[in-house]
Amino acid sequence: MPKSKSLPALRERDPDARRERILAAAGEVFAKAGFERGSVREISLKAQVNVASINYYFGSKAGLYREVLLVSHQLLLEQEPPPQLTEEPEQSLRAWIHFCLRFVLMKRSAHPVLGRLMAHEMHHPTAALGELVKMVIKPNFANLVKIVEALTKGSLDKAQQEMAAHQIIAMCVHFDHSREVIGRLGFAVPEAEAGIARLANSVAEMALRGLTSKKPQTKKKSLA
Amino acid sequence: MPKSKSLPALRERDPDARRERILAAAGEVFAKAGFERGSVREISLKAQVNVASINYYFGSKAGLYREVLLVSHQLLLEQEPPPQLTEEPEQSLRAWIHFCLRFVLMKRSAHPVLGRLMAHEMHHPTAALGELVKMVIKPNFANLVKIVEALTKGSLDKAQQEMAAHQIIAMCVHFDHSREVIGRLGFAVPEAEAGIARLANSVAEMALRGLTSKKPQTKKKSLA
DNA sequence: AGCGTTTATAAACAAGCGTTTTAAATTCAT
DNA sequence: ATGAATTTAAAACGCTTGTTTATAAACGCT
Repeated sequence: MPKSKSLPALRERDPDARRERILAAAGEVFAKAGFERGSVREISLKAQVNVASINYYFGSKAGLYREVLLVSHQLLLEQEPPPQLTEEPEQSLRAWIHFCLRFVLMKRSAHPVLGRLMAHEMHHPTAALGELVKMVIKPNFANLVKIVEALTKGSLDKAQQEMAAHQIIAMCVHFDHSREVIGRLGFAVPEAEAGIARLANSVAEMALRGLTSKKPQTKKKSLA
Repeated sequence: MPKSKSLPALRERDPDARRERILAAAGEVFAKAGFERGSVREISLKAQVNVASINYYFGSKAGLYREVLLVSHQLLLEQEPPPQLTEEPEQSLRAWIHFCLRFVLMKRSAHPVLGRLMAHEMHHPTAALGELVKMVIKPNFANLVKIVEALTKGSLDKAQQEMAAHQIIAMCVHFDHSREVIGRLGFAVPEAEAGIARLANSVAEMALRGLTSKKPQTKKKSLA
């Protein structure tokens, strides 16, 4: 299928460019509002494209969403490979937390809103969640669990390690998920490198101390 | 305004009962779907009431939502007063975390779904968020900060204390907010007392160690 | 040129939403 | 009992949603 980009048609009629425009616009809209709240009409308006084009190119709104969600994650994970467990578990954990916070908080130039896509998906799952979990979430979670395992070898069993991993993830995603409330409580959620690094440091401190310091004492809990 | 409950009308016509039925149904629907996604028609169906009754009694969908959100929180906070800082800061923190997790996770008989209401409000704020923050969130956050302050006096400044408080809240609300994904990663989010207490213990352990153990060393971070 | 396919658009469709209207019941006060 | 006020209910309104249909324009090809 030969392209005729060389001679510019009077009326714009480059399918690839239109497809890209739709994807970009959908990325913004879905990131802002999630799948259900994001409307195809707003997307078509932003992409300067007729509404019907969306169904023409992507079959349905759900098809477009799936494409946006998955390819954008693939792209980012290729550009910024997630940190693995190295010989220095402490540094690995710091790197993992920093990576996660960057992923979730940072306003990227390439894809300014990727974290929000996943946030919506986590809070309001769609049919695409399964693929996202398998492709992105599960592997990264497994990496984190390996790091935690290396840091707590012996002192925590598998279930406790996973629970701790969830707690660490909690401290990362919370600042995105509850951004509005956190802001109203007087805390400015960082969006740039410096602030994110500072937050990552604080989270890593708590995680490292919480994981590695000796168990204070296994005293009986006195329920109030 | 005299009530005529003594003689039961052939057709049910007790305004108070209807109002209560609407409130209960709205609680379920809004907790499940949030404000926007919850429809007045579903509520009217569940309450066995005409759609117009909702506007008759509450003015609008937003008015009904505000009523549901605020009075249900008031009721719960009267029944279960939130923990304050006592002479034993460690126990106070444990109690606070346990309270927060119960609030967020537990399926109550009185109001089975209260935590979900706030979760939706945090993730997708409505006009009622302001009141909720002022009434419920801000005071409880202030309590937590006081506890953290007592535990870290001297070693952390005010801003660091607040950041730590947010991290502790994160570990509590995450298990509700990201319930679906956490489930798919193989972790069963507890809904009953025993499991919640166990989770609260784990969170408290990490928080306490993270807050109170000495700073390991303020080494320069080596960014990957 | 002309034919067939691909692509683009406008318009219509069916369904759902919150709300309002209209009108019929029921209750209350006189 | 009769008239006014309150409460219920059905229907319609106006709007937005995702999708489909019908039509027209632009292209590749012979």
